[in-house]
Order: sequence, then structure tokens, then C-alpha cells
Amino acid sequence: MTSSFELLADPTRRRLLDELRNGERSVGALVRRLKMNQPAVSKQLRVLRDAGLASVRVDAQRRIYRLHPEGLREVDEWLAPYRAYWEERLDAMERTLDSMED
Amino acid sequence: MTSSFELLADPTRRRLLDELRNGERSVGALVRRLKMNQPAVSKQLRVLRDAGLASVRVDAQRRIYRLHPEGLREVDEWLAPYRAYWEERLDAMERTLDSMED
DNA sequence: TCATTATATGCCTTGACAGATATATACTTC
DNA sequence: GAAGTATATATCTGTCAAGGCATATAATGA
Repeated sequence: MTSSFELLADPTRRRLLDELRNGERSVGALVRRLKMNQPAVSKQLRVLRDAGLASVRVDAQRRIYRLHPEGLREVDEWLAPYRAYWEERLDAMERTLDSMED
Repeated sequence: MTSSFELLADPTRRRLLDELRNGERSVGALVRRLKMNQPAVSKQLRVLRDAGLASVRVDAQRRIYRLHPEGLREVDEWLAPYRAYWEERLDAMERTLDSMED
């Protein structure tokens, strides 16, 4: 599980990231929100942590997770040239493709 | 294989999209560029087609593929709120998260 | 110390998917 | 129409990952 692209492929992980976007969250809080069993959530949190997209802080028996969205930059940057297409109108893209015919 | 997130998880598909970004391409041309065997390429092109990210045009025995990047908007829009973080400096994100503590 | 709460980890099963090989299909050219 | 070219599809196999269950670990409180 290396690339952030693969990370985003799993809907559970996307939901976790979306939750963490609203602030730090304990594992229990995330479990309740996602309505999944705790080990499944912990497992994906581990993946996010390993990828550098989240970090943990200990609070008594609780583990508080926090978002580190910088890793998503890779995806955003890959996407940038595509974004250009629909930002400058669809017709512009058509023109670009037409002019680049093999 | 529904969401465009899962689509982007595969590096072969990302390479295909990147190639098509330079203009229409025949299957053979893509095979040569990716240095993969033809069925593997055709298979992923099929996935892209089914997802609406590419279309085919027939030219004699050739099939010419063309990019339709609009489907990537889903990913781009999901990413938008995260992009905000690194665009307005890391410190801003830290502040945001701190102020939203559970 | 013992029970409870909170979380992580190990193991297992199952499903999905990528790539490979073989083959089918369709068009072209001689 | 036979051979060659271009592409798609069917099938197989290996791999990998997600979720479920059981259990380990650690902190708290009585």
C-alpha cells in the first residue's frame, strides 16, 4: 500500500479522512460514525498512519487521530492537468485533443 | 469497478490516461508506450471506457481511443476541501483543526 | 487486585482484480 | 479467399486486501 491513489480507492478510508477533516477524533468516535466494528476501523487508521495521512496522540486509554492532508498533494498534482480541461470549458479540451492527433 | 477513485488506484490506468492526455491514440500505440502485452492494455481501456473516461472510434482495423476527463471531476471535487489546507499554508490547517477539537 | 473501557493485532475467509495465454473477430491486402 | 494485421474476449492463476472474530495490551476505577 504505497501510493495515495490506492489509499483513496477504499471508501472506508475516504470516510475516515472526511471525518478527520472536522477535527481530531478518537477511535471510538470514528467507530460510532462509520458504524463499523472497531478492528476494521483501527486497521484502516493504521493504513492512514503508515501513509503519513494521520497521526495519533495518546489520551489515557484513548487514541486521538489527527489529519495530515499533505500526502494528498500527490493526487492533486496528478489531477492538475486534467482539471485544466474542465476549467477552461469543454470545447477547449476538444480543441486541444484535435490539434494533437497522432 | 464503479467509482473513479478505484479507477485511479491502478497505475496502468493512470498511465493510459496520461498518454491520452496528449491526444487520441490507437491501441497499438498505447501498447508500445506502456510496454505491456496487448490484452492487458485492451482490458484496462475497456475499464476506462465503461467508466466514461474514454471513447473509441473505429479506423479500419484500428481502434482509436480518446480521453474524456470529466469523470475525474468527482475525485477533484472530493479533494477540494483538502486542497484548501495546503494552499493557505500549513499553519492555517493546524489552526482549523485545533479550533474544531471534539 | 479485579473488572471495565479503549484500542491494536493476529488469523482466517472471501472476493476482486491484474496480468498472462490462447483464441475469436474483423478488416485489409495480395 | 488466404494470409496478415489489429483488437477484443474468455479463461486461468496468483496476489492482495477488506472485514470479521478472537485475543492481546494498556489504562482506569472500584
